[in-house]
Amino acid sequence: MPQKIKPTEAELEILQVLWTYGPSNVRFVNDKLKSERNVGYTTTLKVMQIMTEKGILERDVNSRTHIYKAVVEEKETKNQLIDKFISTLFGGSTSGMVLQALGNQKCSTKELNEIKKLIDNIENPDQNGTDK
Amino acid sequence: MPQKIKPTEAELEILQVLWTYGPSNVRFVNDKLKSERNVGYTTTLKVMQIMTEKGILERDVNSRTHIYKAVVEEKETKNQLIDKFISTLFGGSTSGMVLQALGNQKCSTKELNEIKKLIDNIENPDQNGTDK
DNA sequence: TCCATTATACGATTAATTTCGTAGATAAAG
DNA sequence: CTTTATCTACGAAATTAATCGTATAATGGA
Repeated sequence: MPQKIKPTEAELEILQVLWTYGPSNVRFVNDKLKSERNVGYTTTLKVMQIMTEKGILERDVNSRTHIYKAVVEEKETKNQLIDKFISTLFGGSTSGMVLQALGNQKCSTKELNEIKKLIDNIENPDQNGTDK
Repeated sequence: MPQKIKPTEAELEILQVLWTYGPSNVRFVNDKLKSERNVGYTTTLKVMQIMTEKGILERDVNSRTHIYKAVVEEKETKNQLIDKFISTLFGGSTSGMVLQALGNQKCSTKELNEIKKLIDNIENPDQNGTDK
């Protein structure tokens, strides 16, 4: 675990954009955010500047329009957030959380099968069930 | 969905205690919190008072020592928090989140089997594996 | 009864987050 | 060359969270 990451709500939104679309400038990120909710340009700018100070983002300053990219890894960050979520709400029991999430029934049969397949792979790692 | 609940960190900790042990006074809750981290009595009191104002808790004022209880349901609240979590971090894909959580492999075989069983029950609801 | 203990009430402080206005620099358009 | 648009920088207000000190009231022993 390189770092301990605790992005705020606004920061997470920005990370999502950068993870999805790759390195971007403020205008682009702000446009994406605005498709979800109303937020001013300088607001997004400010948050991204703060994230850069914190080391969550890096930016390329060579052109007038700075290009920002996420320093933190998507998968790792989400894992960290999941872990925290599970430990706060489910006493650290992953299965407890999964049971409750699935009990909410928003998964298609196809998704459920994916999950079952993954479980089988975890249980029999040797059986080269690496996909398919 | 009766309410839109968005407890803070501190509030969530208190809810956990009340969900686990039932209606309690401030002293009891504070003692439980203190087993996890350092927090002053009046801090806990204050938060619980605020939660009462917000309608998250109710209190019985008849005795000098007020008894607080959670108004919000544990299961419902956690479902709401999971939903938000999934929509924020996984674009609303429950299976996406579950796959990542399980990929983190902290589940015992027994837990994994529980999950599989649940999935089977969801897929074949008629086959009376259902009692809760 | 009187004192130590234990409650609640309430205000104030600190810190973090979110928000945006304004200024000044640079580029682009005409 | 102006004018207009678009950037970044900077500061500061508004909000929310979390923390705790102090005041005051009730309780229960010695």
